[in-house]
Amino acid sequence: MEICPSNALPVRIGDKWTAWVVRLLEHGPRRFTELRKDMGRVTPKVLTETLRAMERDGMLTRTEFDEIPPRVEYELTELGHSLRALLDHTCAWTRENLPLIEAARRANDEADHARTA
Amino acid sequence: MEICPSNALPVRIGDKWTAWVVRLLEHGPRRFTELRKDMGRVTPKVLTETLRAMERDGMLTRTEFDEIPPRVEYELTELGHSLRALLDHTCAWTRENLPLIEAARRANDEADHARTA
DNA sequence: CGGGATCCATATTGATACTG
DNA sequence: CAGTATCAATATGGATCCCG
Repeated sequence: MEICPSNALPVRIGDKWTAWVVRLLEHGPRRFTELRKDMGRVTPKVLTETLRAMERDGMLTRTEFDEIPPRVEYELTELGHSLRALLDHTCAWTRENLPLIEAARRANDEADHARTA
Repeated sequence: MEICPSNALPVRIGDKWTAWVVRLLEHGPRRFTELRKDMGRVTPKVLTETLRAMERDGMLTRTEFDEIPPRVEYELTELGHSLRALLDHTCAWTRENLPLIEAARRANDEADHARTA
C-alpha cells in the first residue's frame, strides 16, 4: 500500500506514526503484529505508545480477546475515520504542492551553494 | 488575534511556529520584530530558524532594505497562501473535533483512575 | 533592528532484551 | 502474540549573551 508523502513534509498528524496507523486501519480492524509488520521499522514500544495515545484520544478502540495465543484488535472509531478524511485532504495538498516545495528548495540550495563557492 | 487551537492538537504544520507565522503574514508583509512580539515567547534564534526554513521551502520571501536602522520584511508567497488554505481546513476540523477528543480523553483518564483507585 | 553564537533542557524515537 | 523494561541516541526548542 502506498502511503502518501505526508510523512515527509510539511504537515503532521499526531506523532510520527499516527497517520500510518490510520491508513492501515481504514479498511477494518488489524492486529498488533500486522500493523508492526506493515509499518517500516517501528519498535513495539513506540507502536504501543502510538496506539495507546490514539486510544486515549478516542481515535481507535483496542479489543482484547481471551484466547491463547492472545489476540488484540485495533479498529478506528468514527472520530478516527474523521481524522482519515482530514488526512486525505492534507495528502491531496501535499501531492499537489510538494513538487513546488522541492523545486524551491533546490533553487535556494543552489543559490546558497553558488554564494559559498 | 485568535490563533486556532491547532497548535494544541493533533495536526501540525511544519514545526512548532510555522502555522503561527502563516497566520501573522496572511494579511501582508511584517517585520522580524513585529512577528516576534506577536508570537508568545519565541527566541530570536528559533524564529530565525523557522523563517529560514520557510524561505527555503518557498513559503515566504525575505526582503532586506538597505537602511539604517536595518529593515527586513517577510511576506507569504503564493505557496505560502496555499498553505494557509490548508491551515484553515485543519483548523476547521480541529474546532469541530477537539471537543470530542477531549471528552474521550477525560473518559479514558477517569476509567484509568477508577482502576488504579 | 535583526539577527548570530553558544550552551543547555527536554521530548521524541530507537535498540535491545525479556515475559505472561 | 502482544506486549514491557531499560537504556541510549538524537532532534527540537529554549536561555543567554553578543554584534554589525
